[in-house]
Amino acid sequence: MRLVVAECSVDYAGRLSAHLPPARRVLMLKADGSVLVHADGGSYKPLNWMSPPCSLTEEEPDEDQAAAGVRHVWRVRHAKTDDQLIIRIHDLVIDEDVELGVDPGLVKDGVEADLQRLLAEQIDLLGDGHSLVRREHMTAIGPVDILARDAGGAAVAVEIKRRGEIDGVEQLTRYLELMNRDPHLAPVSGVFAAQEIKPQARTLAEDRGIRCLVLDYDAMRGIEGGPARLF
Amino acid sequence: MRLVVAECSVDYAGRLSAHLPPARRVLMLKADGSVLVHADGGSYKPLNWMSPPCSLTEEEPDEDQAAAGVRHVWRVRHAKTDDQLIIRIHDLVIDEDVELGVDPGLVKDGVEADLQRLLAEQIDLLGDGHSLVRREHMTAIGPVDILARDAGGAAVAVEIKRRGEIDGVEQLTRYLELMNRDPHLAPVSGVFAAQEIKPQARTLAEDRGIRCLVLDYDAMRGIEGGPARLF
DNA sequence: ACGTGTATGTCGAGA
DNA sequence: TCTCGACGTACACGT
Repeated sequence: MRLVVAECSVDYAGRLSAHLPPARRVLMLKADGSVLVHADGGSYKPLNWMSPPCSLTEEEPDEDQAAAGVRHVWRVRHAKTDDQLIIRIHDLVIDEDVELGVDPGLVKDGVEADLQRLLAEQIDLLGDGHSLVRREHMTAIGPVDILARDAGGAAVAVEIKRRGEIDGVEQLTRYLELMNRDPHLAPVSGVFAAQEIKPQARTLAEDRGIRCLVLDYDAMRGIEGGPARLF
Repeated sequence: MRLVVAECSVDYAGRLSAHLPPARRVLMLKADGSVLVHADGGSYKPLNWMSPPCSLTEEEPDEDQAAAGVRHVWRVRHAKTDDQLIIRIHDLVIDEDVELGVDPGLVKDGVEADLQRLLAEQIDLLGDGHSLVRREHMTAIGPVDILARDAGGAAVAVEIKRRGEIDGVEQLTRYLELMNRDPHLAPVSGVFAAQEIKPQARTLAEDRGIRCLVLDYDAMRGIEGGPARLF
């Protein structure tokens, strides 16, 4: 990786056009050709960037640019989409090459898959007498997270999200419409389960007769007796 | 900003838990306290990070850590959510402080707002004899991008996207359902307008009687006589 | 390669 | 402050 601090201006042309006026910024040029332009604020998103696959070429500044103090022009071209990033360097403050090697990568825990597994194991959170039919029940338009039966034996389709928003309700609605056309399954009721359910999503769900269920991940995990937190 | 290259391991605990095994990585410590951990690949997203507002504190490594070669322990705490990032430094390769100043910021052009403005100005792209009623027509569940009337005076609701996907069709469908219940407006027909419409979205839209309209941004802009591209 | 669903999404606008 | 929708979303996964 090449780490650069420079006075520079940047132009992007691709799905939109964007321009950065001259200022001092940090440039990261990664081994795969990708480039990140960072300022001293914002969060992890760069001000501007080019994602791989792409390639960087150095050009000579033309007369106008040279007169305006441009020392180097870097053109980064996306290999497939023709998106371009042009970086005009006025002043190089730091320019370091660093050898990083291949990263062993991130290990994650605690996403939707866990919620689904835990709810399948603790299926009575849906209500007394519920039983699991299966996880990832396939339908023509995709898999329903959990298919269960209630105490009376009626089918229950469960859509699980970490955060329940309006999209998830739409998704579950499509599944329910389809499943209710299947005489072997109908009538199918819906449960929208999430760690947190946004008011608009709850309103829409309940308006459509879909039950909302807020999941307490820590409690579900505690019951299961999972590994302790790292710190 | 502080730019660091270091052998380090990283742990995150917050909405999920995540761990990075020891390796050489680039750390960006921004002025607002936020931290980014980058490897030499991936795209602009860091392997791990903490977004502002947050604060960094340095701790002494305990005996076990010191024995394992840990020289420094940095703890980054989110001010509101208690998310934590712990960085254990085994080896500092580069450690530079850089003064960047406030960035003048990004200037954008060519997003959905432009499409909406241009279509409102060139409303006959919807068909001969169409007239604009208003942009951002409010309904109970949100604003419709454009409300127009066709040659016969019937209401037309337009949803505009840069890229037309299934979500946009669902959104327009909700608006149409609602608006068609209003006797002052009904019958309202729908137009789904985008620079590019995905086949599945087109199929769903047409199945629901919604017309699809592909917008040529460059042509619309050309007619308007906007500024030339930067390069 | 394309479509779908998730994300520690991030970011900006509006209430 | 919170909520919602857009994003150059990116990313993993299944077909």
